[in-house]
Amino acid sequence: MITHLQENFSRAIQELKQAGVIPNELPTEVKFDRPRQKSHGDMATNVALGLAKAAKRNPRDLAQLIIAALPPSDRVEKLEIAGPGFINVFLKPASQFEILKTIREQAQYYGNSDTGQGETVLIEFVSANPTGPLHVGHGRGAAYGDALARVMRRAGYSVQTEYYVNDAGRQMDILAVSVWLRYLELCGEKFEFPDNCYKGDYIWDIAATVHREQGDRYRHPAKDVLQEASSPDPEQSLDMLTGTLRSRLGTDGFERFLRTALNTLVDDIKSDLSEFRVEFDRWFSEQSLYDGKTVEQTIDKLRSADHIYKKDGALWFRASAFGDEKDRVVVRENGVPTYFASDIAYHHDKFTRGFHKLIDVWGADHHGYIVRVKGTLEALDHSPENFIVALVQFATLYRGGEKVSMSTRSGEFVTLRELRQEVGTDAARFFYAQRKSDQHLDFDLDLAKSRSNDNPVYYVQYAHARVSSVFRQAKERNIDTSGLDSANLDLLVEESEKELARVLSDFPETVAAAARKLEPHHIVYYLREVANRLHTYYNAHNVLGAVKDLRSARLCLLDATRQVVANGLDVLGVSAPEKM
RNA sequence: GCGCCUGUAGCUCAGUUGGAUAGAGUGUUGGCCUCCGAAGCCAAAGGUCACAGGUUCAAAUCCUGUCAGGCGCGCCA
Repeated sequence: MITHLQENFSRAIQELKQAGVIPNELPTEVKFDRPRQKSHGDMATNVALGLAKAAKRNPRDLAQLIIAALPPSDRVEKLEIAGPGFINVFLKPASQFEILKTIREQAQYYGNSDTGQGETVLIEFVSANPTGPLHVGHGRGAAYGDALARVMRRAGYSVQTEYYVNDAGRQMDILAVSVWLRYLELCGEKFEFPDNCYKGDYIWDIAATVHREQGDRYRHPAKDVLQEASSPDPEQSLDMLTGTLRSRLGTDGFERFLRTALNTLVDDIKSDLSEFRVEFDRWFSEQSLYDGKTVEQTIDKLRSADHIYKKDGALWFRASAFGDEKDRVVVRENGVPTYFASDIAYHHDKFTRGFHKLIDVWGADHHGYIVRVKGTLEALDHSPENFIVALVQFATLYRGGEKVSMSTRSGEFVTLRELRQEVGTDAARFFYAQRKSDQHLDFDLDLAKSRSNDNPVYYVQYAHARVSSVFRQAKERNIDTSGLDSANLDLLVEESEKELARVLSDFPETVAAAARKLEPHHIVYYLREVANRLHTYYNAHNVLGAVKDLRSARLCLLDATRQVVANGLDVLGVSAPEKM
């Protein structure tokens, strides 16, 4: 409908250009929006206001000329010039319900469009270090990233999703050491567990696995071990502990602890996300960038282009040449690459795989890192504007009106799994999706798990269940619902029917806009409106009790509504129940 | 100190990238089931869009400044 109007208005403007009324260099695109007030018609445009100055005419006169130049349309009832020069369009009733047939034809594909024109996009999200279970902060990133992928796919982008597994570097060493120390405790060694090791209970579980399979094979006197690695600097002593682990157990022993921990944790994260209805196309290993020499080659490439230099024994990237505050270390004095090094290689690799656009979903606390990475991409001759970072703020949980305190360091955080178990996947995903991702989110646990009318998740799901129920009722009453395609939609004359159909016709546009802006939260607000229109209508008018032809038309409307609600919930990864 | 983000109804937040009388949920008040699902609907009340300037036919939206809050400024990730 909108495109129909846009085409007609563009033609009118073309014509006025040829007539010399409007200068040629001005755009011919016409934007329509939905007026808040019914008296302003079904659609409205401000083109005349925008072009008036350049055309040296007053807006209302120009609007008049545009209307006069408009090709005839059988869908338009009348046109009005209003206010300072808006053109309000009133549509013929019949054309407003055409959409119902389209929806029922396209079914689960209704809302899809070719806005993205097949552009290849790689969305990387969550990517939490495999050093422990996911917490509620990661949950938000997961909900956002997945909804973004879904909405962009519907909008015609060619999307792939990826989880970057940080399975290399010092964090992994610390993980292996942590498991080994817990293992020693299981063997009966007594000592004080270091503060800077991972202390979560899951470390015990992993240690127990090794102990069960290998017995005391890797046992060494704790006293000797800790003495070997004693240093006034706890961080340094941790690194020394890594050295001890390697030298005493050999590469095989070290690998056993590391692999067991890594596999256990990655598997745990995978199943956690899967139960959260988040699936990735690929799990990308950081270590593979080292094994395949990608890190080395990428750094060499930067070095040969003089973007990297040596200072104080370390290798530095000239980030300041790309707008960063200072240059950044890529390889440490001790020869160990920083996280930044593999990140450069990773993003370079993403572009060389052929993706046109990269979207990274990061925690908002990493925003200082963006300029740096963008800089390396520019240095590697990629377009930095095709690298987009979507920042996700952390969520604060509330229970009983009180903030739930969380601290990653002490291991006292609420895990995503706990959240799912407490409120359920539907509520969790819906609540996460409700807010713009770069805004703080107050997550009210009591509200999310309440099975009451306060809960916004149920409000939308209820609309779906309610319509489903009508069709169940129809079946019980032996009402034939197979011929709805030929229903006479002219019988739909109620204002609330018109409004419901109109909202339904907005869905593709809403999806496209959400995808363009990387803001899936618009779907939540849209669904609330659809649900509200449905409930309002349903409350005021009887469907199954109406006479046959009217009943068919109304069932057609309800079925289309159900479809749109289901499609919208699908974008958010929330189920559309037939019964509640 | 510098950089990024935010300030909209009592509370939690939307606001289609500059449009017409700023919206929703929740809370408060009052109505609506003899009838397809009341987990619903309707109505009322609630606002100096932080503040002050500027840009123009038009500003919650854009530019400048002030105030307030959050985050970041490692050879951590």
